Amino acid sequence: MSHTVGVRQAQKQRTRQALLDAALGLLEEQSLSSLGLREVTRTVGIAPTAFYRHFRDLGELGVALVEEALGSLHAMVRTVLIEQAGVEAQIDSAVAVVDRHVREYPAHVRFVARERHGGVRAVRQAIAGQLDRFGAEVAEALTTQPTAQGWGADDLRKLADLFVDRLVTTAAAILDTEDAEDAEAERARVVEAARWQIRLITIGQQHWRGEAEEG
Amino acid sequence: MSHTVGVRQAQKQRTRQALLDAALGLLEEQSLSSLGLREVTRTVGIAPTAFYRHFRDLGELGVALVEEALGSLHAMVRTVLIEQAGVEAQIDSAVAVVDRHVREYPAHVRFVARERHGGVRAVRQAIAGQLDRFGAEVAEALTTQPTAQGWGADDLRKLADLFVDRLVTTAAAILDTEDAEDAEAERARVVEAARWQIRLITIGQQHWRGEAEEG
DNA sequence: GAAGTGAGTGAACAACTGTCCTCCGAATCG
DNA sequence: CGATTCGGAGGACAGTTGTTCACTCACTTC
Repeated sequence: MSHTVGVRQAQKQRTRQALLDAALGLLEEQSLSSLGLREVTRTVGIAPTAFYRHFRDLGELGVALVEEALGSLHAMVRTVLIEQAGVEAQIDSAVAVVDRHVREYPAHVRFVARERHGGVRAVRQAIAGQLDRFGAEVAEALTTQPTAQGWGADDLRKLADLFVDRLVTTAAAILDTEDAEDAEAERARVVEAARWQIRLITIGQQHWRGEAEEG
Repeated sequence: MSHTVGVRQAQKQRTRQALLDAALGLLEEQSLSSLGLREVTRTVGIAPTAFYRHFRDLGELGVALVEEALGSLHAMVRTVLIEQAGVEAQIDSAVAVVDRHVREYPAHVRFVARERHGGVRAVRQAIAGQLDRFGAEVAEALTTQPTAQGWGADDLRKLADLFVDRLVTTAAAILDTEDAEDAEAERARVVEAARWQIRLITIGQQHWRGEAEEG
């Protein structure tokens, strides 16, 4: 057991990761359906044919990128919603998580925003699946909230989707601020607007039952 | 004045429109940055070089498509918000407008959703500009509402952006239902969810001041 | 009715694409 | 230690791409 069981397999995963990184970099200024296989292998520094040892085509690479971009976020979102006590604290830290994630992995976020409705079906479906999971997880987290007692599962899911959509849109909006004149100020404005909007949604949530009973 | 002042100019605009239509069709299954100039001219049936008589490049064509897809919508949104009396009626008809527009011009909607965060900067900016206009128009329409009296312009704009984002997301979600098993049922579900969510936002709006004064 | 304009043509260009095939050589296995 | 697996190299293939240039010829203008 002294040898790290697989010098070969380790090297394979290293070039696989290099392919993913190179693709992600190139995708900052174009979309997946226009990305070339040779373009990717060229920046990695390997022969074009070597690509096929790792992915069937660029769509498969795209799906792997989706997993890399969104897969690790599930645990984070879950802990945020559970650990924080109080609605206000939850909103702040949820928005903060999004803000931080965009700052740390801007290329991943840009990729997801771009390919969510992009030209490659398999990638679209992968992203849709991940966002669907987010919706379900948030909905489940909401069931433990005191403000959501007595709510039906359907309504909780719609509310959760509203939150998730708001956060995704916020992430994309934060990215767009990079083009602005005073980027950091614009970014702060977007983040503050997101907090305000989510707060308003929670207020709607708190008064929902009363309104429903009146109608 | 018997001759329609410009047989030549009329023909030019006809092929220009043919280029836009052909591009829109091809863009149903790919994104703009992967669309080929020759691909477009081939489906129109003209020589590749004739393209340059109408657009400098495909980016310029994309910007024209944005105008075609979103430009006509401003008047419609405005009349919906003014003519309808009562919040509930406004929500219903706003969602109905979106639903109808997606049904009538699915390719245009798909194009906007795809290129909103797509790989061509000029097109992204054109879409962002149009959505910004929508936000401003909805905000202005809200100022005449009784429920918005006493609200600051900033808050009204954030609220308006929340509505606009919700409608844009809904349009994209409706498009995605085309892949579902029972497309029409899924579509109805998405539309109903949108109505529910917007209703919840308006409830938040109605109780906002009370909450703000408490804090 | 002659001169001029300009949308569309067609050939040619170098550069690029994805995929096939054969081969190499180092890590793995028995 | 010999046999085998397999990540990667390299050549070759037929297609495609955007852009150039000189051109035609129906329409417009004077």
